[in-house]
Amino acid sequence: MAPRPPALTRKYPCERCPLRDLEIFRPFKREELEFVSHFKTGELTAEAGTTIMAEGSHSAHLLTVLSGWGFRYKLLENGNRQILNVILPGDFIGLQGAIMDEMQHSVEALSDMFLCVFERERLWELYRDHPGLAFDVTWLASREEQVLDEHLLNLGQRTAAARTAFLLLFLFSRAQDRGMTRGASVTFPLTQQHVADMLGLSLVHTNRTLNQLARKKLIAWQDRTLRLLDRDALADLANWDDTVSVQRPYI
Amino acid sequence: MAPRPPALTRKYPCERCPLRDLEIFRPFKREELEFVSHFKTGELTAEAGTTIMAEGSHSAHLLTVLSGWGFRYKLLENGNRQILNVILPGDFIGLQGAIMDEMQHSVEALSDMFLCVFERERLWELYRDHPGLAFDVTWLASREEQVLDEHLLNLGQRTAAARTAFLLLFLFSRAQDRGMTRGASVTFPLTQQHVADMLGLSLVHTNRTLNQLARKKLIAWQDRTLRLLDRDALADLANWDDTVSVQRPYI
DNA sequence: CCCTGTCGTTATCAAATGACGTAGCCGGGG
DNA sequence: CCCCGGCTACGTCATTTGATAACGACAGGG
Repeated sequence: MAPRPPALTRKYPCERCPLRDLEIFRPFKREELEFVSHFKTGELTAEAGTTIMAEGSHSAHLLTVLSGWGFRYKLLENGNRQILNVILPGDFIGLQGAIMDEMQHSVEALSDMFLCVFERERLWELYRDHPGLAFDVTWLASREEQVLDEHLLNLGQRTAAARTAFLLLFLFSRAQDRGMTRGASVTFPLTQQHVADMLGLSLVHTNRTLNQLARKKLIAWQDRTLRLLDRDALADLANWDDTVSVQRPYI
Repeated sequence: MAPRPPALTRKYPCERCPLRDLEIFRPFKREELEFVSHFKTGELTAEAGTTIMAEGSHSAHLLTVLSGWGFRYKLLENGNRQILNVILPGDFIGLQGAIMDEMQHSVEALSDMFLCVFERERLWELYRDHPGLAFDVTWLASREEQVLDEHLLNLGQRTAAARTAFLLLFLFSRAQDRGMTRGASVTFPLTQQHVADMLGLSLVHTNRTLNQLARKKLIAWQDRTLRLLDRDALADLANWDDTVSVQRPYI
């Protein structure tokens, strides 16, 4: 399992970045596009299951996801794994490593992924010459912080069923923003173990809880496909605010 | 309970900022100091128990804590409260509100606090003219993200006792970095309810767990004073890395 | 084709945690 | 001075959640 297969291509010039077509992402100004285009050093393909970044490493790169699913996680000495967040197209990976020197979490691909590679060293140029983009980087960090706040609320204060409903709604909405859903369905590369590790529940209890949601006809999840059968009931169970997603930047 | 008492003074010029004397904070360059001095619009006193920022508000200010304890939290409809993090001197408050327009959490003072006030509008000038400071802001956001990651790991994967030990070590270390401890003791303004709301445990169970730690002579907590009697045993219980704290920026 | 590993599922039992009720201490305000 | 509210403490019982084991379906590799 090579951590970085030699699939460094240059298929997508930034001007034709596949993310640009999605409404959820804000468009670049011309000079920003020029800089980002120069900031980008290549592309990277990662197979499902690959470790993209490892906790403790000094990663030399910053990455933006162009397609595919991944997740950030931390391990405990006893082998317990906490999945911190799921990573989707438009997400920026490795900022912590670039700013604080050392990654404090690992990143793994859930599906095959296609990523954009930036040189960590050049981040400083970005701050110096493009305050608008620097602001965007901070926006992304701040947004991640907000999401983590919500997950902390979820783990700390909700029951297993509400927690699960919240997570599924959260992931579905994010996928929907990126045009990865079809109606109430989405191709869902997580296993029940991933959900368990994200919610701080045991695998068995996660299974019980998911079945409970399925029996109540709130969801259906088979063959890597998740369907939200009754989004209103789920939202109600999870105290979910179905606010419209605002446009977000990406690098 | 006035949310913002009219205690807007100007006692501490940035050149004599009380935080500057602490080793944990990195010193400013001269031109940075000049800008920050100009960026700062005043000072603010908040009594213990005061709400400093409210979820949903469009706060007009950014704050840096000069002294005192506070906490960030979110409420659920059923009244459950999740405390997201404790706020100590040097912490920067309101960045989310400044960048994303609306605060997604509230902030409350645990003890009397003394804060430095910045104009939200001027944040843009900071990004435009002082990339070094912009980088520092991102550093702070990134660090908060890292802390939230650790708390998520804590809530999701550790037992009540380990969770509690971890939290106490975390808070003690942060207080220690800021010179607020004396030996193994610290004046600790949280109640057991706060600890419970931070750990996602019931008050009763938090009490049980704390007593268990006290009976094992790992901690002593009376009269608003917390003492870590056996830091090694606590660290062991909590899988705590006692890494040396690195210097951090502040604004 | 079988072997093997992953994934989802279920049953049983044990342990962790929550809910509720109660009590004592203490400090502040009338 | 007393009352009251916040905080800590503790007992009992209910509920949630975890641990373990076992099984079937399925996919991939030899």
